[in-house]
Amino acid sequence: MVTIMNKVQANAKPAGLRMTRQRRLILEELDAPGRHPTADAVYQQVRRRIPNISLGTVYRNLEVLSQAGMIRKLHIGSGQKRYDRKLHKHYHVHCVQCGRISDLPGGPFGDLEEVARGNSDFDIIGYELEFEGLCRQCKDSSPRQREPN
Amino acid sequence: MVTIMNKVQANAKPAGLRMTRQRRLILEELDAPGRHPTADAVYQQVRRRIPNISLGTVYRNLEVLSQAGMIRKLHIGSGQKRYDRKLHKHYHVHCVQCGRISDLPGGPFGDLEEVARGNSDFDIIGYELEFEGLCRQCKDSSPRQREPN
DNA sequence: TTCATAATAGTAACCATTACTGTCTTGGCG
DNA sequence: CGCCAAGACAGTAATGGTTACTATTATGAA
Repeated sequence: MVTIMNKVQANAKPAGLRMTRQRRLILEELDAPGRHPTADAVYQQVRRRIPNISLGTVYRNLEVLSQAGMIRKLHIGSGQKRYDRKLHKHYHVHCVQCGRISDLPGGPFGDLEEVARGNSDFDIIGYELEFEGLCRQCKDSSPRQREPN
Repeated sequence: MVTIMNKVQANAKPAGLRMTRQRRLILEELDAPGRHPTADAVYQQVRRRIPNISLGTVYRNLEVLSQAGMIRKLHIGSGQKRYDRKLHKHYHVHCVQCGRISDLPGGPFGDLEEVARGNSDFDIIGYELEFEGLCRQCKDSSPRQREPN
C-alpha cells in the first residue's frame, strides 16, 4: 500500500507507482465525466480491452489510486463503493429508486464544519454529504430497477 | 418484510408486528442514549439474556424495526451498518481513528436541500450528512484501535 | 382455547472486498 | 541496449457482513 507521495505534480504519478496498461485503462474509464462506477462496472468495461484482467487488479488499483489522491472513493447509500475522478469539489445525488448517481454543482458548505466544530469535542476534519431523491426517469415514468453505472 | 404501517401511535407497534421477547430486548438495547451499535454489537449484548438468540433474528428485527420507522439505520463510513433509536433529528461525528460515533446537537440544515433542489432535476427527498474527525482520546493520547459499539 | 400466521433458531448461501502466491512487467541504472 | 529489484499481475482462496431458507415455536385476535 502506498502511504507517502513525495512527488505529486499535475498529471504525475506518485513515486513508486508504475503506469501499467491495466492502470491506464482503469484511469481512462474514470476519466469520462459524470460517471461514478462501482469496482465491478470498471471491471466489466476494462475487460472489453483486456479480457483476462483480474477483478483483484481492479480493486487493488482503485485502492492505490485513491490512496494517491488521484481518484475519490465514494460511500453512497448502503451498497457497493463507487469511484470518481476527483476534479473539483462537488456533491452527489442518489436516486433511491434506481441507484443512479448524478453530480450536483454548488457548495462547498464550509459553514457546516464550523457548526460541527462548535458543538463537539472532536477534531473535525471534514464531512460526507450525499443527497437522495428520485431521478427524472423514476419520477415520471415507471421506475426501472437497479442500474449500476 | 413490513411495507405498510396503518396504525402508528406513540410507543405503539405497527399493525402486524408482534412484540416478542427478542424484539423487546433488541429495542431496549437501542434505548440507551448515545449508542449507535452495529448489528453484531446488539447481538452480543442481547445474547447475555437470550444465549441462543440467532444473529439472523437480530438482523431481521433491525430491518423490520427500521422499516417501521421505530429505529434509524445509519450508513457511516465504509464499514458495518449502525442502528440508532430515532428520537429527534440530529447528526453524527465519526472518529476516523477508532471508529467511535458521537451525537452532534444542532441542525437540521434545511437550506441544504433547497440548494440541491435548485441545482438538479432530481426530486430531492433528503440528505445524509456525517462529520468526520478525531475523538478526544485519539486526539491527545495514543490512538486505540477499532472499538465498535 | 383455538388457530392462522408472525417470528424464531439454526444453517446455508450470497456478495463485495481483500489476501495470498507464483509469475510477469516496468523502468531506473549502467 | 540489457539487467534486475521490486512493483504489478492473474488466478484463486478466504473473509466478513448480511440475507435467504426451512422446519418449528410462539403470539395474540377471535
